[in-house]
Amino acid sequence: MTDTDKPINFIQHVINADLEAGHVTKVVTRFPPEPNGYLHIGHAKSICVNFGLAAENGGGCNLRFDDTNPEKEDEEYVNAIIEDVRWLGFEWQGDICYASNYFDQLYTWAQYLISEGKAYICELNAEQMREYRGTLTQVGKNSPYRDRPASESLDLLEQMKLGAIDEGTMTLRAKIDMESPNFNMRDPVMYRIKKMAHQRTGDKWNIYPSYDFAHGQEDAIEGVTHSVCTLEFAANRPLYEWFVANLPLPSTPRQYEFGRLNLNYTITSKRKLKQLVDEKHVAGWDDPRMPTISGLRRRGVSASAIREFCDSLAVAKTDGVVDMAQFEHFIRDDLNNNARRAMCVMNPVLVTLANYEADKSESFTVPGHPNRDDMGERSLAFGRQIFIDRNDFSEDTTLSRKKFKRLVIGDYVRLRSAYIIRADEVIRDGAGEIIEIVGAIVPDTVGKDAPEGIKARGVIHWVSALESADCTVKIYDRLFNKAAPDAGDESFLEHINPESLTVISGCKVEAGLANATAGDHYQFEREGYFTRDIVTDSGELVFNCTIGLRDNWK
RNA sequence: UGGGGCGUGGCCAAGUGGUUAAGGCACCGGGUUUUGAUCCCGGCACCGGAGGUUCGAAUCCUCCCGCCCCAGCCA
Repeated sequence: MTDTDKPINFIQHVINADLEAGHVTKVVTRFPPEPNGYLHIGHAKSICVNFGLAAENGGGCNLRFDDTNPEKEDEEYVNAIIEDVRWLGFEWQGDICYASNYFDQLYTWAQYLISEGKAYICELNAEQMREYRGTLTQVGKNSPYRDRPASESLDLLEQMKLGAIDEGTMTLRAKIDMESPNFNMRDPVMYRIKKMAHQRTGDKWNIYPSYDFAHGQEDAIEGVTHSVCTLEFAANRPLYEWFVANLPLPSTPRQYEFGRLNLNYTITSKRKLKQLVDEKHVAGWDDPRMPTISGLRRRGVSASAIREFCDSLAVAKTDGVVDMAQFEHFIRDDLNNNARRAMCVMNPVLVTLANYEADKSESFTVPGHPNRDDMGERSLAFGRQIFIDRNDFSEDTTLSRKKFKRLVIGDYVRLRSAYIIRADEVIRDGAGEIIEIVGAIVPDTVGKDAPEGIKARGVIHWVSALESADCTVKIYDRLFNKAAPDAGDESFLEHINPESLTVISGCKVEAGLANATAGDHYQFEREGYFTRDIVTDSGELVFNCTIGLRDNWK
């Protein structure tokens, strides 16, 4: 993959200028998720941008958990996020960072701002604070507690910390400007009381810093030079800069915002994804239909496909909706190059080749991949009885060769990597259902062209009846049947596709895949890309369809 | 409505006064092919609108229109 002529984005332009001017010598970025859910495809873009910017400039990227709100956070999420970032192929600089590691420092800085007359303890409750904040057209008004003595605020803050004050009755606020046209500057809350244990600091704190009071300082402590986030934080930037300017920080980070990734036919809101899990609309965060990293992984999407897709996205300030087809292109492109080929008959019907001796069997050696010698070879068992897909057979002899390139009664078709065969008759059960096709091979056609006068209509896949493994295949369709499930008046739940999962049992896969490893990628020829699902206690052989092959015909 | 941000083909986008207006996805033709896949070739825009500045504008100015974000003690 060469990206030599890939245009450079606006953040790289800024970095280039900073490097040139000597403002920074080493570029440091960070990926700062709150551990309140699993990572999804939207985060993947952010991860690629942040780690990518650091790597391309010889710098480093931190993985930092923004765990400032114990109410929503959980260690399960921390572990899942670490696993996902690693799986995506990224390595962070140094140890994993946590906002909670800086709680003491943050507290000291809060005291500093109070003593500087730039912060105060406010006793307005949530509702009153909203009233005092003003509206889009009206400026806010000062809190009656705004000018209380610093010593009093200092004492009250200490009591809040110790747990002596009731939740919701007091907050620490920055004293900025209640008349600012930017709401974030109207004396924002720096600390709120939450008498709740934190997954990492335990019962030590009864107050927790807000995002705004924590983020820039976290960046500064870690020496982050370019704090890259998504567009919705643009309005927080002035506040970010205010804290950076008014606190004695060890470095001066700068914030830049780019457009987050939106994909059609899916949602990328942790809250809603969590709802899908909690309300059991899907089997879990790693359900193969989920746009989560873990879901995509279980679905069979490779990390490199996700990376290539993210790299194809622009880092810009427009907020568009990327077509799912673009993601699918990169999924297929990667799998086409890297997935071993195999054959799986999903809707099997028995074919008996009457002119093939009953006791005879052969083994054909075929490439693991059509143009990748490094993928070696595999062997296919062949015998008198094989399975082909019911959809690859028709009794309608009027079907044109162009329209139906498969097996038709009385006509020839090529078995992929094997003989050309002919269908002669069908055997039905009591209900009239075809249970067997009787035909014949055309001798000496393995690896050779058809003899004069015989023309195969096409090539179909097959599997030996004697030597094949039974398996179950799960086919997935989009989780939502509306391009923008989030838009409109109805809930996104109204647009869940009731047919997003199809389970097909009784499939026959070539014997070599009986012990496939979960996570290995295969192309089932003429069908699509598949991966073995997480192996359960029953050990059942289940393949998840990652994505079908393209088909433009008909 | 106050503030911030954005508008280039169906979608994502390069472009920073002089280009035949990159590229990818999608789509439409055609070729190769023991996967109706892959691969290969070809096709596919006057830049939200209206004025203006200029020899020359997607790029500069003015006005207008549209979309997104901000009124959590969420991040």
